[in-house]
Amino acid sequence: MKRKDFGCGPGCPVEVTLDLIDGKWKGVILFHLQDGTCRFGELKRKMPRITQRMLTKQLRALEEDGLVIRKVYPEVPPRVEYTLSEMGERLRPVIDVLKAWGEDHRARQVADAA
Amino acid sequence: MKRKDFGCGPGCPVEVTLDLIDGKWKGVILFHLQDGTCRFGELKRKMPRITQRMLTKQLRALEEDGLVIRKVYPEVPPRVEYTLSEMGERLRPVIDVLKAWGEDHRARQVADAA
DNA sequence: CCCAATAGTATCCATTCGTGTACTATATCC
DNA sequence: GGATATAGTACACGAATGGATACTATTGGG
Repeated sequence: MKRKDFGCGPGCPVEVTLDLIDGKWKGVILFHLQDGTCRFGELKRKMPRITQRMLTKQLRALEEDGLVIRKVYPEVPPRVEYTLSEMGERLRPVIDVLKAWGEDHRARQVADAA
Repeated sequence: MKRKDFGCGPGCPVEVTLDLIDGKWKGVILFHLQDGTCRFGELKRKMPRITQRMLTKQLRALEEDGLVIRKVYPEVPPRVEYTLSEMGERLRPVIDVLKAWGEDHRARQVADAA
């Protein structure tokens, strides 16, 4: 929740949504959580290039914004699970269309380079 | 075009798309350009809270990324028009779903506050 | 002359973002 | 003891972002 006021003009809702999912790795994290609950280490393995630091940071931010639920089990070694909240679940069509567009875009770039 | 490499895992296309539209005001700008070609001043009036500086900056970035076409007319006073490129046009479903989600989200927040 | 219209540019600055590096805590096993 | 598993935290730093402020350039009108 970074950017505050847009004067709530007609395009405002676009930025409201972007404001929640904007941030490196957030989109990918949400994408992976769509497949179901994940533990920290699972997520990390799904995204080989992400640092522990960034994964923690973005997960906490997503939790803070209400998109993700973080469940801590009183276990050792630590066991923490991350799940899409109801609000996060409602982002499914958003993530899907972003993914589709990105794939299409990439395919076109490859075709243009040839 | 800020964030570079995601190792191109399965969620990568989501971030590719976000990378192009991320940035304060970009979403709103793209939304307004969906209605058709706009001049600088027109856009500025549609978004009362944006500074000239930010409008210029984001328009230039969108142009740089190929989402927007900037057409300069050899006139005085200056006349510059901004139009969605073909690539930008293909973002329509993305902007639409972001808007829909943001509106839904806002409505829920209002309901929750009551 | 000044003001208006248009679409900027130049410079600067505070804040945020993404990341690197090192360290933490617990229990268990060799 | 050291190593492993898990999921972090603490501190620091450079780059990027968003914005403020002032100025620019042209033509035309009062």
